Amino acid sequence: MVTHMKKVVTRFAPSPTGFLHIGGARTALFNWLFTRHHGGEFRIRVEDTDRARSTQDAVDAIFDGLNWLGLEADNDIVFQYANRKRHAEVAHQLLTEGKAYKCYASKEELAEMRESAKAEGRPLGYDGRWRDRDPSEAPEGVDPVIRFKAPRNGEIVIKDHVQGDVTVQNKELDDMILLRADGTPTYMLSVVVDDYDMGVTHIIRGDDHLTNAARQAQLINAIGWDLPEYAHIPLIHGPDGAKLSKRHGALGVDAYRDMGYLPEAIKNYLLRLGWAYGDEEVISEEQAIEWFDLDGVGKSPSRFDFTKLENLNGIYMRELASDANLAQSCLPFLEKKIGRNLSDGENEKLVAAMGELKNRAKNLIDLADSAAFLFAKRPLEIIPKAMKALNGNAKEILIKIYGNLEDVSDWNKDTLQSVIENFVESEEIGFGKVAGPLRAALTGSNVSPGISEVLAWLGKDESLTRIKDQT
RNA sequence: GGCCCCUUCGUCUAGCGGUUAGGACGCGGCCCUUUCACGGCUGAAACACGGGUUCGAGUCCCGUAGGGGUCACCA
Repeated sequence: MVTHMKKVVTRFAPSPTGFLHIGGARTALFNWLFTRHHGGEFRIRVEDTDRARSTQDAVDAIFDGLNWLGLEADNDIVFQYANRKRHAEVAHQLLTEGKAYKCYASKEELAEMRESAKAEGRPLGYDGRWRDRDPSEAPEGVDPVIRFKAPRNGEIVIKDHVQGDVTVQNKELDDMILLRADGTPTYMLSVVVDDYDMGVTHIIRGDDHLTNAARQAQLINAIGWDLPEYAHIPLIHGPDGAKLSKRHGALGVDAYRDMGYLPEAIKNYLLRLGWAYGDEEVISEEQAIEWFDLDGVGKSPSRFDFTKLENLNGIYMRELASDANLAQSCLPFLEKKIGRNLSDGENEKLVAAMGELKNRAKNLIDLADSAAFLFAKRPLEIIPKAMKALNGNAKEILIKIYGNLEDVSDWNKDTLQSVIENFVESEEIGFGKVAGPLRAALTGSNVSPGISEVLAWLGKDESLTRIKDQT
């Protein structure tokens, strides 16, 4: 939909009042993908004009999340508060041009206006009582705010790349505050000025900003600048259809990292939430960049589905990550679980086991759990479900197979497999009769990869002692 | 409450006037099998409702219902 030759510039503009939540991450991703697709520039602007609510911790958390997802800015980060003088200049310019005015309405008056507007079924908001009043009527000792003299008649049309043409009657919008009584700029002003100064061509943001777009467009028209392109993407809802809250998915991306999800999987999941390219589900970054555009974005809000994210994460783990990388990603979780660091040799063992282990895990925590037996201390703790396998004549079987295993000199998966198969045959029992007890003795669990793999990874000495522990 | 937006399987979605309404997750069954997974095959499952327009509507228009967003000296 880009018809001009101007280089595409987008921005992600979080306010540092909390962590980077999943909706913000998706907005950032869409902006990033859009610029990559069009060979443009992705910028980040921290909207920190609210000094009381902005924190350095939040700034750190947001960048931490963005970096983890691989969504870095192409240019300097802009901190909005630093531009406050410039914003105020624009407001004062508007004031001298008669496009803005000083307003002395008190908090009480404002509250009254809202109440009576509500009672009369009119849009809530400021009634413009200082719009044309003579400055000589100003009350003593009251610092005024500067309000924008918004058009009262006609309408404003936002040509949105996602929502289509959205028409808002000007009379629905009140005269918004540009500068607070203390002279600091508000969001509406700052956004407009910064977007212009940063050369932003495309504003891609959540559709909670849709009505803001109308106000901002009025302002931009009054100043005389060109309107940017808009794309307001639908919000992400929780599983119950209500706004995403902390109860379901509105966690910081760091929480997803802690839950053992891969950033690639999260990006893929987020991409497909509200955007589609035919029947494609698993989409690499290269493909995403090639395919992504605004016309693929849906207009309706979508619900966050952990199960699907989990499935996608599983696919990324077993099909798209190398065993070495996977082992590395898994390492912090594993070391936390076993309470110590792995040696180089153990690390090699972990990498070797990845190929089998990853088929059984949907996240890094599961993966670490399933690998823990490799590095567990003897005697193993046997989980209740595995105890069953040690009942009956299991001990006798373990003693017998111990003897056969003891004689194996070439300790590898294939020979071990045939040793067990021969044993099963000569004893005239099912494979499970020996695999079950062995699994319990070797892993402490009733679930594991194939028993010959387990034996091979553990090595001869460790395997034999673990078996002995149970006889 | 005013205004704006949305509505295809439970969920994410494909569809852009003519389809047996497709895919994915999840769910059921079967196969594979030493457990659990993975994998393969297969099944159930949707056009919110009501009017139009049209030879023909999931696709276009208008209502209704439901859902969401927004109305700060927050962003």
